[in-house]
Amino acid sequence: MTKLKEGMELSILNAAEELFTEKGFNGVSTTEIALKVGCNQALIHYYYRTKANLFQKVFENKLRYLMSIFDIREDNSLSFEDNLKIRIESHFDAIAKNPKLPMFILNEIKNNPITNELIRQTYKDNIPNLIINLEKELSLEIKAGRIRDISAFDLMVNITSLNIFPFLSLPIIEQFYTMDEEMTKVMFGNRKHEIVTTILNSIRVIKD
Amino acid sequence: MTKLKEGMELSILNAAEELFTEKGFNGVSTTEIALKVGCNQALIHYYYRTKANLFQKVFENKLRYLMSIFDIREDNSLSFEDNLKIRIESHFDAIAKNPKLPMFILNEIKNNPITNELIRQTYKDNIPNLIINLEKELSLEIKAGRIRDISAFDLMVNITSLNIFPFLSLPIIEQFYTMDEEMTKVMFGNRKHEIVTTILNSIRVIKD
DNA sequence: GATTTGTTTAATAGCTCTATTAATACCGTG
DNA sequence: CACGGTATTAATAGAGCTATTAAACAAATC
Repeated sequence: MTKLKEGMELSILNAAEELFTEKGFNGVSTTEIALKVGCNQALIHYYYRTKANLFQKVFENKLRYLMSIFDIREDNSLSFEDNLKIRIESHFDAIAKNPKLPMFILNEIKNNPITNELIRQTYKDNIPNLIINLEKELSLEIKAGRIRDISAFDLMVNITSLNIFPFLSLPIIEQFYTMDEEMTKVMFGNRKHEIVTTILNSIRVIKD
Repeated sequence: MTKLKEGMELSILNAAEELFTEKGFNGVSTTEIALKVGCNQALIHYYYRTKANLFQKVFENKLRYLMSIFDIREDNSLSFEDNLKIRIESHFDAIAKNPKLPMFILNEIKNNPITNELIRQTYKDNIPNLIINLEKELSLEIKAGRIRDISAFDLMVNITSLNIFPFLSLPIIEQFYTMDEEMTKVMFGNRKHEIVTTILNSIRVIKD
């Protein structure tokens, strides 16, 4: 498991990233990280001084990645619906590729409110802008009678809820439905499509 | 903070419940529990022998409560839609009353897979029955052309996702949207209604 | 009131964890 | 090769945690 001498600092960061995202800050000891890297425990401190310091570096990386997920450029040649579909799907794909990420972030925010400042800085402008833009698009569509009245906030919360929560609750879902891993895959194979259908349907104009 | 002598055992359980749900198993020490109760640390062990033992009692209680949330009797005089609406709303209310519960359960399941057996036992029949019943109702509605084709699994996942995830992500939402507590309340005031609309709309028959 | 039983406390053993320090191994350069 | 800096290790201090034990205290019983 030992890496090139050159890469020791990075090896430690990578091992820490894997372990921290899996078990959280309190669930991992510097000894465990050292064991995974295949080096002496003191070396962790040599490169990163404190465990908290190392953790923060990992957390920042994850947070940056999380932000990049929302960063999707718009295709003006497409309809609002088609654009929305693309956004939902790429968000879903990004989460599916990192299923442990949401739990990690939510957890550490809860346990360590100090990270809040970090979040505020990382997301400073991007998310508000995203919301403002979505709000504009929505109001156009609503005025044109193409979708029902809904706020950008609610739509965003709906999408992120549907995309993320199933991954968070996977362990409990498997127990509820007494599914094995194979069955889970089959069930989940259809989720992305189902979510798109649900969202697009849910914003249709209601005709009684 | 000291309770009646009689109630010491229960006082410990209550304090433990509060602390464990807040910070998880690893985040709480027996010393901290004792401090909250206002008793000696050894007393925790006198009544519950081990920390893990005490935790398990707390976890079982929470799990039982969580199960009871899904346990809603059907009103046969109402339409499928109206029944569904009631089920969504009462599920939402139950979560809203215990906003920290979902995080606690998901977390401890992840950290401590031993709890899986406990879950399987607690949910043994209830959830599968619930799913089977829902499946039956759905297929009737679908055949009658009153709703679009959707599986009980997907519908359940949609509802739980929309109801639970916003509470999980509250801390991060507040950062994203730079909201204060007051604003959060306003935003959330409408959520329950929005979720019902979203779900009922999402299962409508699609007419192109 | 002495004795027994149950409750609570103080003290501490034993463990694990973080962080530091001093010593050692490694490697390039003069 | 010798020197000097960098990387790595072994050893350990110091703190916190769980669990145990023995002693102190309270209450009930005879």
